[in-house]
Amino acid sequence: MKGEALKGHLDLLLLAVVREGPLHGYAIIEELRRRSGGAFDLPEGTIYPALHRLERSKLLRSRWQSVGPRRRRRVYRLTRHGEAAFEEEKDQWRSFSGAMETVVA
Amino acid sequence: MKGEALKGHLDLLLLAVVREGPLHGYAIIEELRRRSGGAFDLPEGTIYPALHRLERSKLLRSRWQSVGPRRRRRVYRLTRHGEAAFEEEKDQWRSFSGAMETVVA
DNA sequence: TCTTGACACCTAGTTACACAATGCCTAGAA
DNA sequence: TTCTAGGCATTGTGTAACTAGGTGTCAAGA
Repeated sequence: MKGEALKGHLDLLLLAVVREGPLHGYAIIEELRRRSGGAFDLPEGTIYPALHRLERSKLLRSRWQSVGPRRRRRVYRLTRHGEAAFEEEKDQWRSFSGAMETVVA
Repeated sequence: MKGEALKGHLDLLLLAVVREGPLHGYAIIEELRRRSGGAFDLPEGTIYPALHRLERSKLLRSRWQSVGPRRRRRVYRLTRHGEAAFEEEKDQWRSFSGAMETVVA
């Protein structure tokens, strides 16, 4: 998958995945890879800042979950805002990709 | 249309439009607006640098055309390289948008 | 005549953002 | 013990679209 293709669409992907149920960062990466059939194989350096950004803008909420005695992970879930944003971004994606198709076709 | 949505896909749009026949910058903007039903209404500051970039990388070629006594426009046409790049970028777009759909759906 | 708006091109600076590189720590397997 | 994978994080960088200007031609109308 080419580098910059994602730009501006990563948030939608993250919202889509987290929407199915609370997940931590690492699991989000795996789920994204799985669901896309390997097309989206994103490095942590892409995911974590994006998750922080989404949390800052209240579309995601996180809490620490401990796993084992000392280990923690940050589990993200969608907020109500996030749910709405997902729907909206999905619509925007659809109209964008529709427009792309009419031009490219 | 949201800001960063285009990122990484502008080249494909430009190649697609110029491919139908030689066009100058201004006409490309109009054609893009027309073909997309208004969705892509791009400022000159986006188009011209992109055209220059595509010409530098040999996907487009340009020549000056005079229109009227003093007026000039730069007319772009696709090179063979550009034709190949178009096909390739189109494939990449299709697989990208397919992957997006499977994740978002 | 003067202005307005369409036509036509150009560029410097800013910003957003994905990504590469790297590091730290834990836990279980070899 | 050492290695590997899991898990989280930060920093720096490059790309590229956009903002905000600028130059100039030309026709129509006030």
